[in-house]
Amino acid sequence: MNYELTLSSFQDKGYRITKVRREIVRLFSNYSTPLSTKQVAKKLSENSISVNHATVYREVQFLLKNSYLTKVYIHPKQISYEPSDLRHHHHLICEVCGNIDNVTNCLANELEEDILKKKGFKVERHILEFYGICKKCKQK
Amino acid sequence: MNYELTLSSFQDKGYRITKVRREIVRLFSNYSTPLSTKQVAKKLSENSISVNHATVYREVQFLLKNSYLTKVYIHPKQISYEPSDLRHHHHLICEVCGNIDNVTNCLANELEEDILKKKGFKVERHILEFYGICKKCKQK
DNA sequence: GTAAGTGCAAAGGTTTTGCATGATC
DNA sequence: GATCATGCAAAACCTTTGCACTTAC
Repeated sequence: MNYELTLSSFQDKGYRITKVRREIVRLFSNYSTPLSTKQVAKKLSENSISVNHATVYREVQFLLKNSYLTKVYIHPKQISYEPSDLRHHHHLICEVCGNIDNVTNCLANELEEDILKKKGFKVERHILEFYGICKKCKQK
Repeated sequence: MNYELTLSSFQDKGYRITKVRREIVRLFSNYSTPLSTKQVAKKLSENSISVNHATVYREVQFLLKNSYLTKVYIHPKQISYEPSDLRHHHHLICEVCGNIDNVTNCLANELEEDILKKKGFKVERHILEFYGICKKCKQK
């Protein structure tokens, strides 16, 4: 029920707790994999909550602005989102079954220091995603 | 004129050398930064070569299928392409001026071995892109 | 009652496709 | 002349916005 805290913090800022907002925050708080707006709408409808696509879009924008969500670029032409407070991590995307797993190791930091020294480019964020075949699919 | 070799290889496979194909291959062979189909069309029109957008799209699909181009995900909602035969590298994308530079160091390999051992996930490719502020913009 | 939130419909933008025409070999 | 390639138009798909209605506070 931790997501209720999130909702309260929005309320403190003058925003409202609506059914749609609660359900979307709850959905992401039970994070298992990044979701697109389309997937969010689908998941909600599976729980008999019908939400307009534009509403999901606006809610996600709201959650981005309030730093609750972060954008993830996994699929071309489709933006996904996941909770911001997750530990820095990257994704293992299986190109056979589409399943997404996480990796928490990241070696990019040392590379970023190197880039600053050599090129004077200050890295502020990076995208690192791995595509391949997961264990299950490999065994088939 | 090395791109003529590429064109010949297509010809050997039964495809044709047309003005559009030649110009697009030439454009990418003078690679400096990844290009979207829209950018390709624009660059060509600047050289007084008017090409329909659908044609550029189909040509890029053709070049992808023939392994001459590779997809690059740099901007959300817009796919870019670059020659496949470039040495493995990643991009430094300046979020102020939009300029794109390359980095050839990549530490992902050891991470990938680790992932295989620990998770049984076989990584086949990865995306690694850095976003930040370039030297020039930082000095302003 | 006021302002935030929602649904509906439609606009915007990029990617794709169908079909008839044109060009290469 | 056979078939690959192109242009045009339009479909498809996701993202985004305008507007009127609804709901939370």
